[in-house]
Amino acid sequence: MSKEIILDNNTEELLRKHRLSVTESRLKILNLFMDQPGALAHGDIEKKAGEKFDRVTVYRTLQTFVEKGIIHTIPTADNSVRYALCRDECSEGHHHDHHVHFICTSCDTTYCLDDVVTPELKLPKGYVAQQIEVLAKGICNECSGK
Amino acid sequence: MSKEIILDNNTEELLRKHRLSVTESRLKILNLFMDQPGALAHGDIEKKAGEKFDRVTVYRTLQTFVEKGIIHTIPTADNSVRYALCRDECSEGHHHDHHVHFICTSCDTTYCLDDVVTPELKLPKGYVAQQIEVLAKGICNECSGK
DNA sequence: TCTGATTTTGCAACAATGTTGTATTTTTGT
DNA sequence: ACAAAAATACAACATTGTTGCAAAATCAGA
Ligand SMILES: [Mn+2]
Ligand SMILES: [Mn+2]
Ligand SMILES: [Zn+2]
Ligand SMILES: [Zn+2]
Repeated sequence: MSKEIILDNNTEELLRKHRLSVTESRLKILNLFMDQPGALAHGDIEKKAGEKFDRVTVYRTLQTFVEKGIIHTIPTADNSVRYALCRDECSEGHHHDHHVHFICTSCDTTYCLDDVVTPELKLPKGYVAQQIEVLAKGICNECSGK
Repeated sequence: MSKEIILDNNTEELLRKHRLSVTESRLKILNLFMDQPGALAHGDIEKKAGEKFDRVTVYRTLQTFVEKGIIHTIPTADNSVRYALCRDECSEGHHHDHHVHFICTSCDTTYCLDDVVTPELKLPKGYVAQQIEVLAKGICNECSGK
């Protein structure tokens, strides 16, 4: 019980920090992200929280979190965006998630490899990169140990 | 007229090479890819060819082309898969498109930068990468010249 | 703590996107 | 030219995402 209160306090604090009103659905969805290491697809969230909340609320909550810099999107090859918590550097309208993402082909978990920075690229003449996304697919830490 | 026949022969040859029967829709869609440098989203193809063909046919044609190694998919941040022609190395079930993709934020064209190979990554202990996708966003060759 | 303004939610209706089964048409190899 | 095989169109459906608005919850100030 006390643990739950602490968790709620954490998420509540995070919401207030980003000047968002504290609501049940936001707390619930934010806790889903806190409670596990990987990323979540919209579908995952809808399954875990959607029984309690409307589908539209989930959409709007995720959209708000992205705009405020609380979570960021991870593009995947199968055309299903996944979401993961941002680190502290991100703020409203300014994301700074310059890290590599990893999708495990065995357990299907998506990881933010926060310590693996996106590499530099030598692009052809005339091309100027503003942002670079790197998505690695393979076997994750957990699965390779087995 | 003769030009059209030459184009058709090219695409026809490509289809036969991959042991696909030559049909009007496959020729048409393949020519769409041939006739322009960038990648195409499903929506683009449906607009350009869909007046003539059923939507389902477009889906199944693209799926077939991907399976046969004629085109490959490009994951994008906005959750809309784009497709582009593969180079010769790809074959049924085995894609070898180890190049960087570039999306222009100005003209929204998606390019395969065939000469920019995906960089190596130093991943944390336990993570083994099988495939790496790199997606760069910025200003393209055409747009930066203006 | 009460209250009015503001924000968020749930609902409904809708649009867009993708999937599946099947009869018909087209293509292919002989 | 023909029979077998493959592809297509159509319909029906499922999933996913969007929008407007009334009701409910939250917030800030008194
Ligand atoms: Mn991340
Ligand atoms: Mn490519
Ligand atoms: Zn794994
Ligand atoms: Zn451009």
